[in-house]
Amino acid sequence: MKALSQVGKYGLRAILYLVANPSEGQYMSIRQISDNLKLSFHFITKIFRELTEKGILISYRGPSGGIALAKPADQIMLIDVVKALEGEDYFDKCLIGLPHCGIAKPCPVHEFWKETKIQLQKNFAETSLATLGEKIRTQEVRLDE
Amino acid sequence: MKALSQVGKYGLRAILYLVANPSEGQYMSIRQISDNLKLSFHFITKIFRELTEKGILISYRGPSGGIALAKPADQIMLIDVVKALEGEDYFDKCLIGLPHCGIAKPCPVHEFWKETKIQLQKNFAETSLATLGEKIRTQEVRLDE
DNA sequence: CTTTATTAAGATAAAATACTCTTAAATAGG
DNA sequence: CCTATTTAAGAGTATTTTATCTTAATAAAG
Repeated sequence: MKALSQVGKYGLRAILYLVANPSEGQYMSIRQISDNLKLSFHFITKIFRELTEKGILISYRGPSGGIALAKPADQIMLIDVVKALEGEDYFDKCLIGLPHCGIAKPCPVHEFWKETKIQLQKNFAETSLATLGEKIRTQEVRLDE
Repeated sequence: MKALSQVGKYGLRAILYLVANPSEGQYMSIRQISDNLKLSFHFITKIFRELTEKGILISYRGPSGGIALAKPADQIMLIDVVKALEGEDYFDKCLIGLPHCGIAKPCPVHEFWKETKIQLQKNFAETSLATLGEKIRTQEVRLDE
């Protein structure tokens, strides 16, 4: 089950690297992130540009420039990042692609899928980047390999 | 959240049309399915060929030929069809694409994703095509629009 | 003012996915 | 045997996604 595009996967990994390695009032360079995670610098740059446009990140050009979170990490929920990367309608899609699938005209797998989406959405909405950053820092979870 | 490719979406819809319109010992033509669901005949034909190779369907060429389920509908679980369409490793993927993500080296969203996958997998494993066909026939759920 | 480090922007290329078309093979029925 | 109907097979095309490359803009520091 592939629930995220490459943009979503790389974008999430990159932003999680950022929150896991906070640098007090400074910007982190995209090069550092892409090198450490072994992801394409240009691809990550493009993804971050979108996240900057959407107000998740702020960026600064020039020496010692880079990107940073637009808000404190405890005020950005995982769901905000996922929706910014994959689209605001991320949790609104019918599994088998029926455009009018919903309570009035449910598709044959509507209930299963709804249950699944609600569960994931809840988890994402309750989890902040700060929480995930802390988990990575304490090595409870990993971001490489 | 797009969990199925077009092949998966169309394939599922097509096979659900088949189980919802059973025709006692006869084959159903692919043309009837593609016309009714307004899907590409050639595309569905290709998808069905794969499902035939994988033992989900049987096919018969010539006049009054078509396709049929290889087993009674109550002996084919939704999960069998989904895995045939999307790959046997459908439920084994890390959300953010880390190749070694697992119990030993969990990624930051491993637990959420695992929970989500298990729930959907359970629902799919417990649901037979017969059950879904019956739901469609009684118009409890819909397959068009 | 010049150099260097950095992101922004967009063009381009490559790869994967989605879809279409053509021809072949099988089989029923006249 | 001939024709019509149907799936099989695979080539071909289109679209989308993924990734790369080039140039511009910004800003720090000497």
